Amino acid sequence: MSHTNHHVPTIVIGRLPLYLRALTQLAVEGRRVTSSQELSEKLGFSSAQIRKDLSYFGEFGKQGTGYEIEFLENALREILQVDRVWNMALVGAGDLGHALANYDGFELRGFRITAIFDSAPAKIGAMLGNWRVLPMDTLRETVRAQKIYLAIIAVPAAAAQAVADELVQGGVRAILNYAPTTLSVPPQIKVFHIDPVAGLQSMTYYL
Amino acid sequence: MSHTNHHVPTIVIGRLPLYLRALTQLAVEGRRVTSSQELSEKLGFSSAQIRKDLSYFGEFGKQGTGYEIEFLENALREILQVDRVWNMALVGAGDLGHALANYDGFELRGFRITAIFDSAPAKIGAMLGNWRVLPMDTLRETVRAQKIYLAIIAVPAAAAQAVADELVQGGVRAILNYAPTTLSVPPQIKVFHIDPVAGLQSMTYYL
DNA sequence: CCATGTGAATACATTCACAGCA
DNA sequence: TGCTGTGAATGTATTCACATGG
Repeated sequence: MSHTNHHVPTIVIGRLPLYLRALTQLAVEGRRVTSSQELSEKLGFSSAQIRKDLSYFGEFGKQGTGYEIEFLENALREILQVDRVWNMALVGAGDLGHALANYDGFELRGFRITAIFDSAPAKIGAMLGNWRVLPMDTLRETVRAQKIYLAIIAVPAAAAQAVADELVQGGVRAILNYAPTTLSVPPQIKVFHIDPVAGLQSMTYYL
Repeated sequence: MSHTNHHVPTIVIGRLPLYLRALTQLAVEGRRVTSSQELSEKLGFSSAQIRKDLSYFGEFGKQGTGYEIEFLENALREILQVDRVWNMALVGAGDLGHALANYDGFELRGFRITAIFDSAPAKIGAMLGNWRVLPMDTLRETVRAQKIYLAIIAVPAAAAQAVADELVQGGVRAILNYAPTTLSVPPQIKVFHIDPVAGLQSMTYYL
């Protein structure tokens, strides 16, 4: 039975990449089969939750046996649409931008930076990895021309909203936001926010 | 009435830093008073949720008026224990480690890196910001001697678990983990995980 | 009036527990 | 037997809606 037309809670979607990550790790270790129990121990979710999450999308396991790792990996890649490589724009060529541009963990998991922008004259024209840093005022046209639908914002908080507006104008549909500020975007645009300090602050509460 | 002895859901704790961030932003803009309605629009949570979250800790607002920004800011800083500055160890002096060591957004929000470690002989002894990169085998003693309770892991996934084990041995009680792997730590140790690729993958699902 | 603080109602998420099948 | 997939039961979180008091 196909389940793919039911509405899937966003919280479930948020866990799928973690399942995928764990499966890839197991595959690299040469494993062929796993179980909801094993994934549970590796990830810290209950085995029932893992089974239920997967059941939104189909029946991937074999009773009495478990899940064939490579098969489930491929299924999750397809569900998450990372059975391809997405081009991304990176905005901000500071320290963080450098780290992101040099990060080799994107490619294997479905992503690739193919355009880098900054507003500082000193940085424009410099090479960052394989790419030349482009001026901000070419952003909108470039992402539109290159059909880039994903972008990373790695600029100071004060500049982030203007960058987001430009990205949206250029046709970008999802933004990974490293600036410590909430972005205001149209409802169809996805934003995933990374704020390490917020993470730290939610931990110091418990210390 | 004091509410601080009730159990507060972790999901609520996770939102407090975002409230604090928004309040600080308003304060910088020179604002003195705000409302759950205004914060709702800035942050994208419902106003009822914001009021309910805050009500776990006390009564901070004035009926008919709203919240005095500086007062609520200070209250949240105290609740989150960021009315002080926490020293942190940074493990990993690669590109990401550099970006973190140079990031000026920690200090104002309650954090400061005061010790940096790496295992690569080529990096040990080099200066990173104000600090000399120390060898991994001094980690445990150093964090213990300096009473460091927070650490950032910025090493490759394959090395992360061993680093976490050392940190825990040294007395670290909360870890900000940038390595794309789940860490196994004793239950009293807090871990906040940052995986940008997982964030991207949960967005491509919707594209 | 206006906006908070909060019980009650609703909506959502997780876990239980077991039928079903390799 | 062993482990999945899943309704039913439980547990959490969010929203509603209004009494309260500046």
